[in-house]
Amino acid sequence: MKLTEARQQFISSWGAFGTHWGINRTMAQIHALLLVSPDPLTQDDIMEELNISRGNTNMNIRELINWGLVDRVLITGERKEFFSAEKDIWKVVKQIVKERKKRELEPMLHLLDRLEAVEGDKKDKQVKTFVDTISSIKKLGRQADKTLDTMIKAEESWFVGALMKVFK
Amino acid sequence: MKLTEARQQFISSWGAFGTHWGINRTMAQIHALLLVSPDPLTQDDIMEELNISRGNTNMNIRELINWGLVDRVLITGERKEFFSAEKDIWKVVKQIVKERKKRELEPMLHLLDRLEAVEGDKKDKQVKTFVDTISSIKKLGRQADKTLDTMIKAEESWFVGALMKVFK
DNA sequence: ATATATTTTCAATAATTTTTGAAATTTCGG
DNA sequence: CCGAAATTTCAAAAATTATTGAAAATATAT
Repeated sequence: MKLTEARQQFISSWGAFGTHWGINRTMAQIHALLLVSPDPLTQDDIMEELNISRGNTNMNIRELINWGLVDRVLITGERKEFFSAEKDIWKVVKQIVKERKKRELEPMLHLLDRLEAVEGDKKDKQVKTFVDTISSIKKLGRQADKTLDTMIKAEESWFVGALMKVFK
Repeated sequence: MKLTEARQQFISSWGAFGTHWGINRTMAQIHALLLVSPDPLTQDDIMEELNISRGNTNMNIRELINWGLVDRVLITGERKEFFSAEKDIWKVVKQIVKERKKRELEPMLHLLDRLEAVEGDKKDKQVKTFVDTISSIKKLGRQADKTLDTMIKAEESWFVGALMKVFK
């Protein structure tokens, strides 16, 4: 397979992959493109390569910057802004985990705290099932939260090293 | 907070939560409803409670069954089918991980295998960056795959037990 | 076997999300 | 400060995804 074709396949699959994880196609594609680009790119480079409009490109680059996955890069002598993606995939994963934890897991845990305090007789089957469900989700959620904190602080070896030894 | 309100909030938040993870709102809501229902429900119960059409209800129940999160339950003396959700949240999480691994992670790893074999001179900066990116994603992906296998086999204590001791 | 209840399908419609592109704003060299 | 280049915004349009509802298929009781 030729490089051009391989790059295209990667970008397009990364985009499709993203849509299964609540990330929009274009954002994932821009990320993929920057991942396989040795040097920083401008907005125009990205527009041209992915065939998308200026507005779309701009919005999604900004979103990637918000997620901490892409950086603005200043190149001396150039007026335009350049963008580059973090290439260390373990850092990328940690950054995504960190953001999703903050944006989704933590708010969900706060909601569950409030819901667990529902009024009503625990002998009522409806109430009991509700409270039990909420508590068990909360319990697992808190465990996940702690585990992810550990992961965020860990080295890449977390995945392959100590953990495996514990179980096998 | 009253039970009715708390249930509604849970169902609606679970639905919103789902949309951030590539799961459609209704499917997540049906799942939430079944999680907090002490007894199995019929399609009609679900339609009424969530105010959704018969077709929509049917499709999403079937999808939940495909994911292994909901079971058909036969109740003697009843003509209609009843549905109930697995209440053990750890089992639910493991089931979701198992399915997503199969549906998404594994196909992605196969794609990366093919892409890594791109033609071209490794001294070319473009080729080098591409191959390096693909290999490092693949490496991490394989580690994740193994770790998730371990998790799928593990008891709930996996999260809170041995793992924590390794790092703290 | 027939009638009736129940489930499933799927084309049409609705809702939501994404994308465009042109106008407004900002940046920066001279 | 001026003017051109670059960036950002956002209402309208397009694309995608979800939902409806009625018809078809299936299952069950009598």
